[in-house]
Amino acid sequence: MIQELTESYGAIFEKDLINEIVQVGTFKDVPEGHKLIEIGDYIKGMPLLISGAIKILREDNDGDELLLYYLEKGDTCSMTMACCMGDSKSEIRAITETDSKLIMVPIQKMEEWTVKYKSWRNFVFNSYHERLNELLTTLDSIAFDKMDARLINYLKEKARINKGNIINNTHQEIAYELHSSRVVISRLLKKLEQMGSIELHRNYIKILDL
Amino acid sequence: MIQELTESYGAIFEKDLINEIVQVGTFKDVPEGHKLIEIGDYIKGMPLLISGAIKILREDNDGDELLLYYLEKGDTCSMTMACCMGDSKSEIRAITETDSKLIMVPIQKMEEWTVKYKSWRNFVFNSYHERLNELLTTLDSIAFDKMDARLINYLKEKARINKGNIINNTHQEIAYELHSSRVVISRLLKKLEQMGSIELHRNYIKILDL
DNA sequence: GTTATGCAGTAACATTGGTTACAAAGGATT
DNA sequence: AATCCTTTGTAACCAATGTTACTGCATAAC
Repeated sequence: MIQELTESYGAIFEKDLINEIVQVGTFKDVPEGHKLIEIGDYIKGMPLLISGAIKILREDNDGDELLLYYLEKGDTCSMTMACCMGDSKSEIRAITETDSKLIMVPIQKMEEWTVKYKSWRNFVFNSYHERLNELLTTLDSIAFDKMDARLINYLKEKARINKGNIINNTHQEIAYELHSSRVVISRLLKKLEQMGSIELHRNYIKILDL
Repeated sequence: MIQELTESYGAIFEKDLINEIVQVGTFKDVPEGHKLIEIGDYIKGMPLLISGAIKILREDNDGDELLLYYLEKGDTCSMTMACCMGDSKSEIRAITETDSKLIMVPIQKMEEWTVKYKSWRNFVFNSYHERLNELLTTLDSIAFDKMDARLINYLKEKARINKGNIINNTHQEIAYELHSSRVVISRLLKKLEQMGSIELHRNYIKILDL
């Protein structure tokens, strides 16, 4: 565990802190598509992501979903921190987008380390900062962009996260994450194909030039 | 200054912390409609709101606005904190919605107090937590609600913030904050009036029963 | 009083996105 | 091959929202 930690967090955490994390943290290897957090869950630990990616989703009262953003190596879930400190329920759902490795840290340590380690303070505040900005970007996209622009962003981001130019999703799945309908997504994808930006196949999409 | 601070923050801050704030903070009395923060500003201080209300706005590349949420007594601006720590530019605009009293605290103190005072740590984390949740609520509204529901929410919130049942805005102003168009807002307001929920007048709206 | 300006009401129309319905194609199963 | 299920393509239609254009009205400015 210590080498994974050092590799991902060695540059930002002091050696003493790394050692403490190794002491109390538990390493987890999570396959793709696994649900880490459900809406309404009480949260007992804070995840430090070593590798892979986690998608964070929001759901409304009717069960309609919306993708908020992805977490990657070196990230943690600010929402989780917020929940831990406030002792409240999770407002979001977290699902592994790819196979992921992460370390769970018990929340009791959070405040202790905030006092003890400057690097931890920086890390926590930076996380909040980044997550706030990601949320703002998502909000911009929903408030100001039309569906075609949102779809292009979605495809780009998905390709980046999955480190390749193939997106293994059905049109229906994409529609869920953008909170739209399958027919609308098919329509727009077809238009992108006709423009030469992508190639459509059954169960996957190949990105050519977005 | 000390009595205003004690009144608004006495319940959550230790006496020592209150004293420190009095030492280094500067009291400001800001009239309605004053711009406190512009997008792109570097931020030198952190505001603690004593009374009044501040609206936080987002803007896209075309200059289109969107109201994110309001800050009230006892609140602070998490975005500001995030910017201070990260030494980055403001992503948002802040304008007083009503006459407001606030105390500006130099950012250098932020980290110092985070180590020194448990109550300050709690305050900072709570602020982040609340602001994240407000952002999520705003996002829900944009993603999942139709314009009529958003308008009703807007009117309710505005009436609450202004502590009354009169809303002193033109249809055009409302349209800006909801990122819609004047004609659409007029149309929906007229419908609400016909339902007996509100009364329309030139330059103001009276809330009857929403 | 007359004029100018800004605000609100309304109609007609365009566009976007969502819905329903059905056909066609690809895979898997038998 | 025959059947079944899932995915995708497409047409026709509808509802919500945005746009343009014009009107009347209230108030401020002259």
